[in-house]
Amino acid sequence: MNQTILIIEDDVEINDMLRVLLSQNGYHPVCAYSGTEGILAHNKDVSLILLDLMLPGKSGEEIIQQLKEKHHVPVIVTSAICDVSKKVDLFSLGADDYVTKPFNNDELLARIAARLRNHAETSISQKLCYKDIVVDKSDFSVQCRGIAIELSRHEFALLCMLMENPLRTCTKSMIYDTVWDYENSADDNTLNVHISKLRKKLKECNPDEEYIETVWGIGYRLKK
Amino acid sequence: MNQTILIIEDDVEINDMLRVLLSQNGYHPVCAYSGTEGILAHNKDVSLILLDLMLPGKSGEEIIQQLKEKHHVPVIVTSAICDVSKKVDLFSLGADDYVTKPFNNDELLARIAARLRNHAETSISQKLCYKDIVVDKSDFSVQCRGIAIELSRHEFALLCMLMENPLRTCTKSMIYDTVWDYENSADDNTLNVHISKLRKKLKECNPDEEYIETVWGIGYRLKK
DNA sequence: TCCTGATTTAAGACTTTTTTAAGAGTTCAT
DNA sequence: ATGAACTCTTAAAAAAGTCTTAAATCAGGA
Repeated sequence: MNQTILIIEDDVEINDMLRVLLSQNGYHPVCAYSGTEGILAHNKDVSLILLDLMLPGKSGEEIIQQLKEKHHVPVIVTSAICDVSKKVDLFSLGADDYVTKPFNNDELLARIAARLRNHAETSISQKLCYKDIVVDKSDFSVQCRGIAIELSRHEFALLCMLMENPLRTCTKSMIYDTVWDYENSADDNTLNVHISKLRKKLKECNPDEEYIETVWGIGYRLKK
Repeated sequence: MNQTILIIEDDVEINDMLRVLLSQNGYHPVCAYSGTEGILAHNKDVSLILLDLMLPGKSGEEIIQQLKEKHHVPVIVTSAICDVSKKVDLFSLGADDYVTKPFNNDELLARIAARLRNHAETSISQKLCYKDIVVDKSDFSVQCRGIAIELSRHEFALLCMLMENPLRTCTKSMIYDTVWDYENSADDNTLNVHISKLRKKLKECNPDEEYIETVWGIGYRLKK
C-alpha cells in the first residue's frame, strides 16, 4: 500500500536522487521534468507533490495553483532560493512546506511524512478479477456475479493464490507453502477439503460455471 | 473570529514579542511559560501551538505528545537547535513544522498561516458519516440517528478508524498500530472488548442496525 | 479390473470472538 | 492529596466459526 509521490524537478540528477530516496523509503515515486508534464502526471493516485520552484516555462506559482485545482494534495516546494518574501508568497499560494536546497534527506523524509500524516487517505484497492469473480484483497471481500460470498481465511487465501496465477497450475506443495505455511505430508487431505468447500460456495452463486479445475496428481488451476 | 494561538515559551522577552506579533496580525495569542502551564492552557479554542523546545522541566517531546493527545492541532516548534536528527525526531513525534531561532517574523507568520489553512481544510472533512452515524473529529462527538453517544477515547478512535476506511477491512494489527500505538500480542483481547462495547452503545441507539462486521481471523469492517 | 488419487460428508478438535465481571489505572473536581 | 467516577486491561467461560481427520465413495489411467 505504497503512497505515490510526484516529483516535479527539471534537474535530472536531483530528480533521480529523489526517486531513489523515496523508493528506498517505501514510497512510490513518479517523475516529471517540467511543470506541464507534472500537471499531466498528476492524478488521484498521487498523495503528495515535491515541486521544484525553478522550472523552465511555467512558474512554480502557476503550477501550484493548477495542481491544487486538479486534485488537492500537499505540495512541498524545494528550491535554492532563500528569500523570505518568496517563501511567504508560496505559502499563501498553497504550498504546504518549503525546503531549501541543498536539503538533508532525513529532514525531507520527515517533512514528507508529516504532510502525509495530515492528508491520510488513499490506499489503492487491489482487485483481482476472473470471469465473474472479483476479489478485493484490501477488504477481504469476494463477489461472484456481483453477489457477496463469505469465505474463511484459508478459503480466501486459496482463491487469491489461484487468481494471482491465472491459468497456471498451482501444485499442491506450492499451495501448502503459500496458504498454510508448511510443507504438506503427501497424504494430507486438508487442501482437498478446502477446494471442495470453495467450489461449493462458488457453485451456489453460479451453478452453470466451473471455476476450478483439477490437474490430476499435480494440483489445481483456474479453468479457461 | 480570530484564531487562538497558544505560545509556550519560557523566555519572557520572546514570549512577549510573539504575543505582540501575533496580535498585530489578527490572531488571538495565549501565553504560557512552561510546558505544564501550556498543557493546562490548551483547550479546544486553540487552533495552533508555538512551542519552544528548550523548556525547563518536561521535555519538548513529552509536551508534544500530551498536547496532541488532549486536542489535535498543528504544533510549530521553535528552537535554537539546528541539529537535523533532532528535527527528524520531532517530526516523527507529531510536530508539524520547525523554525530555527532566530527566525524571521514574516516567515513565521507564513508558516503559521500555512498550517492553519491546512488544518482548516482537513477539519472541514472532519465530519465522518456512515449510515445514520455522524462523527465529528474536531469536537470528539458522535451522533447516531441524531442522538448523541458518549464514547471513551479508544472507542472513539476505533470508530473513527473504521469510518475512515469505509467498507475496507481494518486488520487487527492495523487497528492496534493506529488506535493503541503498539504491536498487538496475538492473544490480546483488548480490541475485542472495545468492539463489544462500541457495538453495545450503537445498538442502544439503533437496535435494528448492525454496523460493525467481524472478518474472521482478520479484523473488522463497517457493514454494507 | 485394479490401483491411485480426488471428492464429499460429518464429527470432533481447535481457534477466534464475544461477553461479562473484576480489579488496576486514570482523570477530575474538591 | 483524596475520593468518586470513569476507562482500560485482563481473565475466564461460553459461543461461534473454522480446520482437520477419517471414512466412504467416486473418477482416471494403466
